[in-house]
Amino acid sequence: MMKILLIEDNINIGESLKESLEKNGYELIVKTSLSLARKYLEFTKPNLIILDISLPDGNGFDFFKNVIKKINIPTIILTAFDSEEDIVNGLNMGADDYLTKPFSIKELIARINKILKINKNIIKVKDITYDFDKMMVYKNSLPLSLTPLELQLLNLLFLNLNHVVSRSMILDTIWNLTGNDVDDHTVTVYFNRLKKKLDSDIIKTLKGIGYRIDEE
Amino acid sequence: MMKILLIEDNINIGESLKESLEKNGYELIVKTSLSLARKYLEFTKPNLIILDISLPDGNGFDFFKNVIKKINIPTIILTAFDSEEDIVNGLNMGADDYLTKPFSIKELIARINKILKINKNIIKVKDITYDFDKMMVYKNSLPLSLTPLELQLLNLLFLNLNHVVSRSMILDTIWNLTGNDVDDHTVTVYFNRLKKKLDSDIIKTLKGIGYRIDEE
DNA sequence: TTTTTTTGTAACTTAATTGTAACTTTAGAA
DNA sequence: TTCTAAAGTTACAATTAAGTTACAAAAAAA
Repeated sequence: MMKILLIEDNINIGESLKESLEKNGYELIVKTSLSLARKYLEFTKPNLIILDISLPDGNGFDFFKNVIKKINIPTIILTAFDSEEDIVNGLNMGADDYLTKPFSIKELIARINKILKINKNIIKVKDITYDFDKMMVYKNSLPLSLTPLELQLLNLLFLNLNHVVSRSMILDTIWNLTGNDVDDHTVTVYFNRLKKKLDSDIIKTLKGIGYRIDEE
Repeated sequence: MMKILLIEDNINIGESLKESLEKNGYELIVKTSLSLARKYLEFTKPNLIILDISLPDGNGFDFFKNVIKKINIPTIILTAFDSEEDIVNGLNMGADDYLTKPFSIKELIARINKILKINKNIIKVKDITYDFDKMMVYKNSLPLSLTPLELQLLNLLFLNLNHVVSRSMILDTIWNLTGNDVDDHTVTVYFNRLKKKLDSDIIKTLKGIGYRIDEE
């Protein structure tokens, strides 16, 4: 069962949400302060967090930045802070959604459903499909057999979709080598093996800079 | 460059959005009716659609279900229909977000960014677009091919937007050379190659001082 | 063990990038 | 206006980065 953690000091909201969410198949845990929430998060990982901003022992924005971001749990900010600045700030911080009070429970549930369904663990670029969970690569739906290192390389590129990955970054993360005093020719050879196996031009070389895969 | 299609018959909204979105590195195409939008979508695939609901030739919800869902393009519904039922309906249909009018442009952009997973690392000056993530330069949305050094130079200029970059600064950061005892003529040659490739007057020469790119 | 696969290195090829030199133009000072 | 230093332009040879191929060492599988 999907667990949702509500961090909110207004007990009424907790009460009414609990019932509605449970009807929709969710389990709701309510914590009325940041310290209680922090304690809870030490030994449990909910699937989603609904976070109020003004709480008795601190500010929700800070909590989001310092605690939630690090454990990487989808979060909806739910607050009376309805200024444009707060909303934009919350969204740009990385919150998955931002709802202002008073709010519609049905809308909240619709937005929760949307976030929890967006578990986009499969990426398709041209004829290549990459499955993050399974660490599998398909070309036109047929599985490709890559060596462990090739897979790691490809994974790194897909994790950095639309971003250039430099050779030094690659050497650092895949080979745990630093600096440029290492034979980075190995990288070249690997990329060419990978490119040959994929037989697709999704990997772009940026001479002197690195490699990149672009979303379509 | 990311293309956003706005389907909206109120021309004022289109006008004001166009400017703000372009500042954020997006290209906005406006269609004032569903039939025009359908025609456009026949041969172009935008990265995102912003959809109004009440349109001269039909209902946006239907259009979303029958047309957009099939071609699978992220969509934000932007409408005056602010009833709980409409919002929930829109979200449950599969819209990626639902904003009600009147709306904040900044919030809309934050929500667009979130959907397109972009952290605004794109700068546009005149017809030149610079993408920090991809390390790519576009002229009128078409990619330009620059050499590594040319790219580094341009990067330096964009990092110092509105500020002069002196030749000694350039020699120092790009060539790792200090002082002025080096042949700084190389810099001149590079800037001219760069200027020629950009074929745009965004790079300003300040004789005896350096070079500069200005924001518009 | 043997066999197969994976990995790292080396040597070579190719194409693009880079630095320099020689010459021309321009902007601003006198 | 002329003069001069700075910047623009062009061309070319040297250099370099990436692509390619081949192969032996190391690791994993049979």
